[in-house]
Amino acid sequence: MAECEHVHEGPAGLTGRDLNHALSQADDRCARAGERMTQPRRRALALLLEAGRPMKAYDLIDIFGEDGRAAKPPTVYRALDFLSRQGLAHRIESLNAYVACEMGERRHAAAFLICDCCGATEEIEPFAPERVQAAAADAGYLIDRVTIEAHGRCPACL
Amino acid sequence: MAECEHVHEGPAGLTGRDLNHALSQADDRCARAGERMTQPRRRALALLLEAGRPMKAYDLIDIFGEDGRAAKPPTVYRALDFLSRQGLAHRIESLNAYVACEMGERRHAAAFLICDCCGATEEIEPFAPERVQAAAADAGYLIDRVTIEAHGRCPACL
DNA sequence: CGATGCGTGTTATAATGTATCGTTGCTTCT
DNA sequence: AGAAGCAACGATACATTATAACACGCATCG
Ligand SMILES: [Zn+2]
Ligand SMILES: [Zn+2]
Ligand SMILES: [Zn+2]
Ligand SMILES: [Zn+2]
Repeated sequence: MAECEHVHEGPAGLTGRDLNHALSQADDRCARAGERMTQPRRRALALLLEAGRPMKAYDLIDIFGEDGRAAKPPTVYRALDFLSRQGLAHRIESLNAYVACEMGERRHAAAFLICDCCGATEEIEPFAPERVQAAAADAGYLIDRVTIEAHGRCPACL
Repeated sequence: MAECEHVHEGPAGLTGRDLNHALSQADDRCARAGERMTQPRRRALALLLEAGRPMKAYDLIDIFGEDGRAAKPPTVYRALDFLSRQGLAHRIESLNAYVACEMGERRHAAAFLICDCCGATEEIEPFAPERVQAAAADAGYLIDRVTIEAHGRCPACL
């Protein structure tokens, strides 16, 4: 997002039927987990799914209202925290951004490939989780959450 | 740093002779790299080495002046950026904090074990770098920087 | 000597994230 | 139905984290 000025139209996010389907699945998943998919939570997830790429909290805040009005920060931060807890979205620490989970069912650890040129990201399976545990065990640590974020260039940015 | 309220005296950082030695090594390393170890850069590194644990930028800002006066934010952020570029310190994204590099010579990729109870961190060798490259290659990405931060409990915090 | 590059100091401001409090709307119990 | 308990919400204010912009000093190089 800094170095080259290629502009690639990203793969874009979900729209129409696909979007509604994904939201319905999220509804189901919350219901099964005994959690409440409220209006602001659903709206935040919809925005992330539509975007199809990492979004900053304040980008969401600016476009949150269906009527074009901005939301108050706590509204969006609370929704994003909820979505992260449920595994419906992930926070990308190195970008201060959030992205809808692309890996379907179940809460899970995630890892990301991130293009520093165009901002595209790809969620991948965390590699070598057993090696993490081994390294932690060597040092006597008990690990419950691992952040893995690999920065570079996507295929389109060479 | 949130859940349990144990207070463990951390392993603490460097002092006296050890501190001066580490700073001299950093001086040498910059000289060899053709970079300038200026006063604010050296001061920032000294504070990180003394602390021996991750420090927030504004914690450094508050104690930056030898005379007890605070520094201006850009002074410290620039110094931290420099130290990160040289591999003399690392930024920990999930904490918004910085820590002196514990792995001696050469710029290198890093990984961290982080105790969410007491704030202790341990720099470890990044695990499975070949698997990162493989995963990236599968997706067509070319990676140049990987963030790995494992959160949990240190031995002292159970 | 300019001219260029790099680092600094300073001011101001931008971007990101939380604390708190009163209200609302369920669910559960009586 | 009514009351109590709880989770989420909306709003205000505030805290924390980070950068932009510009003037200056001081080296290096033609
Ligand atoms: Zn996911
Ligand atoms: Zn790209
Ligand atoms: Zn290191
Ligand atoms: Zn600990």
